Amino acid sequence: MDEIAYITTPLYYVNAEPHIGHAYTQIAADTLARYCRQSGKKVFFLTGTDEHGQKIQDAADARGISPREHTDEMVGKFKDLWVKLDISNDGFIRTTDEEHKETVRSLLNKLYEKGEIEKRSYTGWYCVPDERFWREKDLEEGKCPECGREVERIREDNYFFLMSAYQEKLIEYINSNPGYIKPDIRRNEVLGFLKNNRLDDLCISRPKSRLSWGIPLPFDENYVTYVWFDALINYYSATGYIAPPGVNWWPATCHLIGKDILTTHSVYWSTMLMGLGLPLPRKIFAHGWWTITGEKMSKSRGNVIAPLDLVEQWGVNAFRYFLLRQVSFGMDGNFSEEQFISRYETDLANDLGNLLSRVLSMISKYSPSYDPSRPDGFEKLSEDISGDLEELYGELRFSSVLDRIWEIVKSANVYVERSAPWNLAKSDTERLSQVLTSLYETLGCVASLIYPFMPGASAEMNRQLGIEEPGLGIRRWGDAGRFGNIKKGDPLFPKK
RNA sequence: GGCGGAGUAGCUCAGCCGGUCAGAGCAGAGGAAUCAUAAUCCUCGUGUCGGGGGUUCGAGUCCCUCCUCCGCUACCA
Repeated sequence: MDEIAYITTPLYYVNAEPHIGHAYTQIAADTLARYCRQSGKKVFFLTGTDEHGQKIQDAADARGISPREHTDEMVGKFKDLWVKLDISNDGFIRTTDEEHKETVRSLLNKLYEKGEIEKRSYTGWYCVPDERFWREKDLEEGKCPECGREVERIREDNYFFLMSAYQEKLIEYINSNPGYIKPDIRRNEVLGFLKNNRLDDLCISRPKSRLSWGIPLPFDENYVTYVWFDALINYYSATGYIAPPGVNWWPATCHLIGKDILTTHSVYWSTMLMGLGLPLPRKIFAHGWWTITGEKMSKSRGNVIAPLDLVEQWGVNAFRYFLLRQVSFGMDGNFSEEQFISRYETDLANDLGNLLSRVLSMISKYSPSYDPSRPDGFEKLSEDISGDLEELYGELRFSSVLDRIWEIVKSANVYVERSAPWNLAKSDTERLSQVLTSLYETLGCVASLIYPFMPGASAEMNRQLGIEEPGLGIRRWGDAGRFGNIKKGDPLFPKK
């Protein structure tokens, strides 16, 4: 087991409001980070914002404010949302950070000096009003596909990262590291792409005259870096000034990304690191997208899910639970209110919430003794899964983890029926104590098991169980329990 | 076009290297219990595991082919 875990999310581009896709990546990364902390690793969990580029400059211009003012405002929105989603990131990087910019410039210099970057002239179809190049095949009847106006054939000098040189090396790397790109379907996509196409060199600059909102190239101040180059480097630069010192955080343990930016990470970023002579991250995991009631989420359809609406209605715990339980992580998922409600009522309110409620109520009603000295064999259920969890979390199989946890919850409900404490209360107080202690201990354990997914619900369970110092780790039988502190509260997941 | 996925009970889906794999949850029907958020527990599925062919003692599970749906095909965050 690695002693450290460096987990990243993509840097979100701050030209639009955060939506469910952003929230999804965050929650998955957060759950992984919390589990890693729980299992005793040193964790650095990083997220942040990508703030350079044409669209930001345009957005700021349109509002008549500076890019900096614009991004400051947007960054606030993202940070607020992360707080509301219980995201426990250890750092927040902005590509406009001075330290980041310095790292980018120094790495660019290094590549330039190594001969990995070359100036070339690029000829292409340029749409003057939109200020951007189009590829020949993207043109629609010879005109700009975005605005339909005439494009011009113009020549522009730019700097290129000589990515093509790494094609074979990258194929070989991916082949010999089966865990590098996950899930396998994404790995296949990348390999298929690399094997069937010739990798080109990567244009990494824009003339300042055309785009000023960027990091100037250290070897040619007339240019700024093109966004991806700048943004990707965040993963590395953060280890130098945001991460806790005294630990070698690079290479990252896991880059969590959406499938839309798979190529950028698996091809551009990997080859950039090869060019720099830096180790590649251990894993790049690309998750799927959410559709809404079967349709792709889009503004024009008016079906964009605003995370905060759901959080306000159902609570952040249920929201986090649903996203990670509903689909196997990596695949696309469908979001429908019906399914959300079904998960909420069945899994959360009926199975888990009611279990807590009935057990605490029986303990206060029947006044058994707390007696962990005679486990009922039931404790094994919770102990047996810890090995599985390590493996399942390692593969980011969040829904399977929850399945395993709910096996315990469900069997606890069965155990209640089988042992019928309401009868034992009249006939066999020793057995009653044994049964209710088992259930109590199981709940304590479940509280710790759900912590990575639902930190708030976990804390509330512990509060009601009267476990005052639950500790970070996964709870063991008889760790800190006793009935005296129990404070039965409102339903954990109230039905609506 | 090329490459790669998916097609399993009404719904959502698990099924790794071929032999209790024909499953789970939800929905539906009946019953038990009463501690609990009318929450729980038990019982009930005649599904050609998309069609066809093949390999094998034996195939959702491997090979071929066909049908349907989907993804990727970069240098636009």
